[in-house]
Amino acid sequence: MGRGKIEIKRIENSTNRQVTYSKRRNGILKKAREIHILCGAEIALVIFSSTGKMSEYISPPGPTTLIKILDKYQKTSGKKLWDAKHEYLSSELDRIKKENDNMQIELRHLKGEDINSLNAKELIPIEEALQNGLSKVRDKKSDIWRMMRKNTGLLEEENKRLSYHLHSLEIGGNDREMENGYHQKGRDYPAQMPFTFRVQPIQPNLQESK
Amino acid sequence: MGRGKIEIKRIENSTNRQVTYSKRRNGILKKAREIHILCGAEIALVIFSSTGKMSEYISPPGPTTLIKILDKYQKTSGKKLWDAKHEYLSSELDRIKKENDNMQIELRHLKGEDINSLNAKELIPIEEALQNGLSKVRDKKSDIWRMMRKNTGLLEEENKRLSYHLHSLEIGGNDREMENGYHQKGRDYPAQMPFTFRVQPIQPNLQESK
DNA sequence: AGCTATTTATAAAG
DNA sequence: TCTTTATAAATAGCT
Repeated sequence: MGRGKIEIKRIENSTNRQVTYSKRRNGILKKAREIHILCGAEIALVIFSSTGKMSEYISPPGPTTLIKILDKYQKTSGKKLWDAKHEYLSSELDRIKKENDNMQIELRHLKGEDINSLNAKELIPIEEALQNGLSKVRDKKSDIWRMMRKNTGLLEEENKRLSYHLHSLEIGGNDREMENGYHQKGRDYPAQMPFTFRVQPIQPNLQESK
Repeated sequence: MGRGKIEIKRIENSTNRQVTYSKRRNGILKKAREIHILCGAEIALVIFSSTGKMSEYISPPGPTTLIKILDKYQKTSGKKLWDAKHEYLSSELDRIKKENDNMQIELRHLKGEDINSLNAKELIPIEEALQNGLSKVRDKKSDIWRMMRKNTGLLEEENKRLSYHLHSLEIGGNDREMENGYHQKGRDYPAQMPFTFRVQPIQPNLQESK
């Protein structure tokens, strides 16, 4: 593609070689850009001229693209580029990714997704797990309700006692005692303790019930 | 350079894109080889098609060329490849671990484990998910059963039809048929048909039959 | 995968 | 190096 056809062999004339290098380098970079855009290919291209000048084209754009491409290169070609430390990290990454995938699948299955490819035998443990999970969650929920009801009951009882006590104070109380507040003649109910000291039964986290 | 001019933008037709990729990849690899030979350039070119297939051109030939080129790349560009690689891996590892943990928790919850720390409000979506998953799995199971029953039915019908047919052959049969080997005097069972001819109604998608 | 009409790339020259 | 231009190469659209 030029005024004359050329043989593909080293260009001996150095000036000529330089010129050709420059033109062809531009050509290749352009082609690289085009194949990336046209076909969505990932591409890493690094060229050094014989004088040591570097050119590069790496796509898709991004600071880690070259690394990703080299990673894939390694996996695909089986050639090692990085040292042992990095190998450890990448094997760890692979392992965890696999674990991740498995969990993803299990999770989907439990949610009833992607189950068309499963046969009856495979569905059974899933159904059992769901059944089991459901009953546990429901048990827990009813525990919580039971506890709440219990709490409500205690509070109501408490309220009743308090108002009874208040009522009796109103009837037979005197000023001094009211000022001191804590100890009185007459009948003594546990309810006469200030509220703060008496009540703990509300479970903030509802952690237990049995 | 083709029957028509094309705009440099993603080729939407996937077949077309593949074809173009293949042609242009060859073009680029050729150009890479040529610039290396003509101008003595060092070149590292790695391409992945959008389908993940790798092609490479690395020159000068040698097992360590790519590494040397990448070393030079680091020096020339000032971009740290090895360290960056390390950082990239670590952050990736962290990210995936986190994802892993979240899935782990979700899975446990669905299985009714570690639910003591949850309150009623948090239990509701879990119960719903379980309920939902369970009904999907059960639907699928009953689909399978329905299909299996249908199959069984078809097979039985088929058997009946075949034995009826065989029976009528027996009554009006002649020796030529006997010589062929499939039919004998005496009682004739459907099972005497070659297996291949008797059974087809099995659904290929139905992976198993229990 | 091959076949061509065209578009592109580029060798040589200025 | 940049531009020009004649020609070689690459390749888009078909089959």
